[in-house]
Amino acid sequence: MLRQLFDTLHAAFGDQHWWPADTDYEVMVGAVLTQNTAWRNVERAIANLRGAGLLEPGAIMALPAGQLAEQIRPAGYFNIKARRLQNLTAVLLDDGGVEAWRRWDTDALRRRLLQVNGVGEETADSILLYVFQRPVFVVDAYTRRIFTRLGVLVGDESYGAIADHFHAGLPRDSGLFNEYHALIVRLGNGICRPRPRCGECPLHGDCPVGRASVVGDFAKQ
DNA sequence: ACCCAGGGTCATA
DNA sequence: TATGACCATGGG
Repeated sequence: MLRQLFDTLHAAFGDQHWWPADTDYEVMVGAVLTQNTAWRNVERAIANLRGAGLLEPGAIMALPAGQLAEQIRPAGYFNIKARRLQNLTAVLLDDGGVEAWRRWDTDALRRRLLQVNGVGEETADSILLYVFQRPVFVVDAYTRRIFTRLGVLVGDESYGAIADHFHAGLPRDSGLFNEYHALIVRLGNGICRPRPRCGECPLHGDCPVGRASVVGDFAKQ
């Protein structure tokens, strides 16, 4: 089932080439900025940072939080996210940078990331998968919503329970997890609203379209 | 004028 | 442990 949906999505949408960023540090910055935020707005914030020469750890730490907040304003929650970026970057530099983290084992690094105020499970796992190529499945709101509407999940499972479901049902392959999460986001970006209006969403539980074909039908469009 | 977005923290019970 | 409030911009 999990593999079959992946194959359908991949055949329809192709490689997503995630994470969309030029450097490892830019992935981390994007992972924080995209928290509950449309990627379009994150792109603007990152463009500001790039223009100001702020896409590297030292520069982020050297800037007062208030000025950093102004640069990332388009991404929303800018005061909180400015602090979160500095919290994460401070720990990164304290541990010796990306190349030092690359040598950490996955569980230790995950715990370390979760110690950072502003880094929760999804943000930590996004960094583990897309910076360090660790085989952890990233669970986001789309994942929960789509698989609940497909009848695979009930909807109230914990983050870890959902992640474990994917870990158990798929080969533990970081390349597969990378592509799968990207495809889920691609699918979710199209259709899967929290409160779809009747008939609007092919994955909605009340949709007259049969469940077995909904994903395939949608993926063809 | 709503609803929504690639979450997370904190106060409260 | 489990809810709810809060954070905030920009597009549909």
